[in-house]
Amino acid sequence: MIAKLEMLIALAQERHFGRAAEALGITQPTLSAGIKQLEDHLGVKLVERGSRFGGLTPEGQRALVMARRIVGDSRRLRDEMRAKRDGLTGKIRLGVIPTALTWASHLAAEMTVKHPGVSFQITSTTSQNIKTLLDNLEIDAGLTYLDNEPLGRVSTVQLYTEAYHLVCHRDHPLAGRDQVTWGDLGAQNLCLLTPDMQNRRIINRNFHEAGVTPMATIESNSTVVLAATVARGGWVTILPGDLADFLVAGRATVAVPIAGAALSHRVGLVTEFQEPHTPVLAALMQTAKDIASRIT
Amino acid sequence: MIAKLEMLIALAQERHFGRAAEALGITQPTLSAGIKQLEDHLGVKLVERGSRFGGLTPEGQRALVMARRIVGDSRRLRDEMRAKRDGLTGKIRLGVIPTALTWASHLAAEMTVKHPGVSFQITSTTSQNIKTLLDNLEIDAGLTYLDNEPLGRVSTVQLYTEAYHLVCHRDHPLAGRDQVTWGDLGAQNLCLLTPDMQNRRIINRNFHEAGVTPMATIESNSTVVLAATVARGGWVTILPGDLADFLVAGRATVAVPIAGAALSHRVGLVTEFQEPHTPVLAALMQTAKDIASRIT
DNA sequence: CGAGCTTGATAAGAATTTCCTATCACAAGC
DNA sequence: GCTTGTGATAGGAAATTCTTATCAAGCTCG
Repeated sequence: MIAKLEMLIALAQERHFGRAAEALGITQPTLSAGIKQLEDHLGVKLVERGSRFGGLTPEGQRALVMARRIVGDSRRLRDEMRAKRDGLTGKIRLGVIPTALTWASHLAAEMTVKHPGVSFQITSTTSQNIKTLLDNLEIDAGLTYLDNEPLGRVSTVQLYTEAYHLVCHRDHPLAGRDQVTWGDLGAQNLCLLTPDMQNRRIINRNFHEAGVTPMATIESNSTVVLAATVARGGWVTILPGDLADFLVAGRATVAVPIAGAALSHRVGLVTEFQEPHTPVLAALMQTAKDIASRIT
Repeated sequence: MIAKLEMLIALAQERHFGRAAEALGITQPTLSAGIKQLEDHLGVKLVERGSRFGGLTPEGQRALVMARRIVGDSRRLRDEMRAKRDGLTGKIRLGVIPTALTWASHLAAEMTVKHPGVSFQITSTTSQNIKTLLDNLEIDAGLTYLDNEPLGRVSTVQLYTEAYHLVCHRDHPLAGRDQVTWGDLGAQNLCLLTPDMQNRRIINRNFHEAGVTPMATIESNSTVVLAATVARGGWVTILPGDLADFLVAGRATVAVPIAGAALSHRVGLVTEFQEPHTPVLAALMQTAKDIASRIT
């Protein structure tokens, strides 16, 4: 029966029978039959269909919530038993916002040193998507913003607070400054993350508070594009301090702190709320706490 | 897979492969195979066996806790869906301590009047057993003592507090008194519940506090035996007020309040803690709250 | 010790369920 | 009106589940 619940979850996620089936590695008729069996078993219609997927019924919505819980618990059961047998092993799937990628690397490295059996799969994605992926059990934990956007029932461990830096070519007029203000950047030719990224929305808000309308002429969802563009010259970008340092190193670029970023943008580890956590996740959260306490 | 988890729960409950299989309505080889499959799936040994059931391994203990949760959730899912379709219907299985049976009747009657689709199965049992039955999902709710003995993770609704009365034949020397003390009862020929009942333990504690050693010459786990014995004359018993009134009515017996029962013995409805409750259980708890607020 | 029980594992075959391929039916778009 | 996209249906192969029958190991008690 758990398999049927997984089908419901996949279908709700993909909103398409064929794609949901593919995601599960089964064929579309199997998924159709599975959903129908689930409906028969529960005695209610879960999915609205009229020659195509028409969304979940109210009962389906509610069933989805409970299905996620049941499937999540049964996966946790398996993971926890495996951990008891093998010690801490297994792959942790981590969803990470682009500006926290260096921290993800840091966290993963420290974790694998401490627990050699653990491996990581780190996916760069948006903060909004992290919530979806957590809900659908497609990642085990996320590294994302803890404020601004609601996260639902989760456990969190704060890691650090983003401190923004201007990153520009070393020949740029602002390159020699000790620090710059948001106002200073209004006139610059900017290269920023796309607006679906929360980082970009935070930057926009900072500009707005400074009464400045920025012009972003190159946008990307990858910080590599930002760094490469800045290194080439003609554009400047804005990145959190440590990521700026990392991307600047060995290039003709410099990072200058930006003064007065009053808005909060705490970043930390996020996992689905549960009591107790699986051993691997508990260890991951402990490692994150260790790192956090070390840097403060 | 959920079926396998149910097997584990039944096996832990019965501590015997054959009986557990019978309880589930399957054969013993099926259960043996099911447990083995579960062990293979989880990759750990769950049950200690050497030609007979040897208890759960530590992993098995832990798996049992999670299995209960998963199975409970999946049952709740089905119940809740059925409730959405049929309104509030279905059988509520209620475990009740003997001295609260009249209240169980009261609660059930009021509930079925309000929700005609709901039916009840009321089992008289001990307060300790109620906890076990709740854990094993064999009852949906209990009516039992809220204090004294730990109940674990449950939701509770207090209904009333037991006020003890002496019940004796109308010719008995104490029959004419306005009230009696625990000390007065030390010399009486008592007929009480068996010591596995928490009610009896509460009564014992009251006697102990009064510095009296009672002599219970007839013991039973049924209040009907107590009432019948008292009606015949020669014995007296001790019962909560409303139950005393009920059993006294129409007989040659009277009930006399006992003064100074300082120990707490709150009685109320108990269900496994969960958020949110199923519609039927939520309605049951609401009905209990209504009754409780009406009598205070 | 050894016969008789109890208890759980194992074997083999029947019954059921699951899952795939192929195809159909319906609606939307062009 | 044809094409495309989408989900349901049919039929049959494969996998699984479940049952009966039997076995092996360990108690119990004379």
